[in-house]
Amino acid sequence: MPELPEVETIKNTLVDCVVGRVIISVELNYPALLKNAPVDDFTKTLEGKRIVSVTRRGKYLLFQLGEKTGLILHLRMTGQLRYNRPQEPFLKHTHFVWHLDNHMQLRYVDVRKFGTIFIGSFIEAQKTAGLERLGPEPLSPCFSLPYFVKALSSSKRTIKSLLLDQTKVVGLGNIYVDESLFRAGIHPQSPAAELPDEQVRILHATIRQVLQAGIDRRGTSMNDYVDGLGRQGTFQFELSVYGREKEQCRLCHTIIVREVIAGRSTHICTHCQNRYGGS
DNA sequence: AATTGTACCTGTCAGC
DNA sequence: TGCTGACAGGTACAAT
Repeated sequence: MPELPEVETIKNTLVDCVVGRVIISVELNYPALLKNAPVDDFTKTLEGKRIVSVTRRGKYLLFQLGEKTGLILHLRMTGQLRYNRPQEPFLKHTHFVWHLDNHMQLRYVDVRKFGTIFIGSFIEAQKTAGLERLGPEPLSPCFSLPYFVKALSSSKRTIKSLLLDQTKVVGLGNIYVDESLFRAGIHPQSPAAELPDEQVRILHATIRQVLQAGIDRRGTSMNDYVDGLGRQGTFQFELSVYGREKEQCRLCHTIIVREVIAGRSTHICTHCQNRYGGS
């Protein structure tokens, strides 16, 4: 579910409502969520701590708790964080609850239970969660055109596979990759190294534009995604190819097709998207 | 090194 | 209506 625009939107809602709050008590209903510490640690580590900051790195959410404690959360496919009043009914699949000092609750809901949590010192938790291996933030200056050119030219993979690789650039998932490649006019099966320079330049700019548009629309609510206050995003109404199999391309009216590329369901307008290089 | 398959889970939807 | 199988936005790991 959540890719960069969704996680960014969740983070922004949480910054507004939980930063500065103290965690009074904690309930953990699904201990397997916790990847690097026993249940007791989760409770003992969090209780009494102030939420100093909530930030995002790639698709991860980072909570700084107290002076030096960190909690790193990845929502994977169906994770949701919800800021609730205590009297609001509990959704099925609620796996943890933080009781905050303003009598509100932060609840984690995850139907498929793929979400992961790491806790420890702020620095150590980031290492354990694997954040060191992540590539640059696509909306930061680190994601420069020269960097992107180099990342593509040194790869034998398809462009779709490369864009999904979080060590090359973070934050893109299936939806935003398909949308970016459509808008850049590139067939997802094109070998990354064989894209013409001009196409690489266009794709680089397009990735930023699509992600920024996703953030501006507060994310894509195709299925489960809602922000920290339970609100849907609206980018699903602006999708060109993702989820539009058998519908007409908005530009040329060609029927959008879906095929498996890089092991993922991939949506393509074969008229608007050129296949560069390779077979 | 890169790709493919598998695993982690539950819900939904298409097809029979 | 009910059953079954395919499939779902992510990532890690093993095998090839």
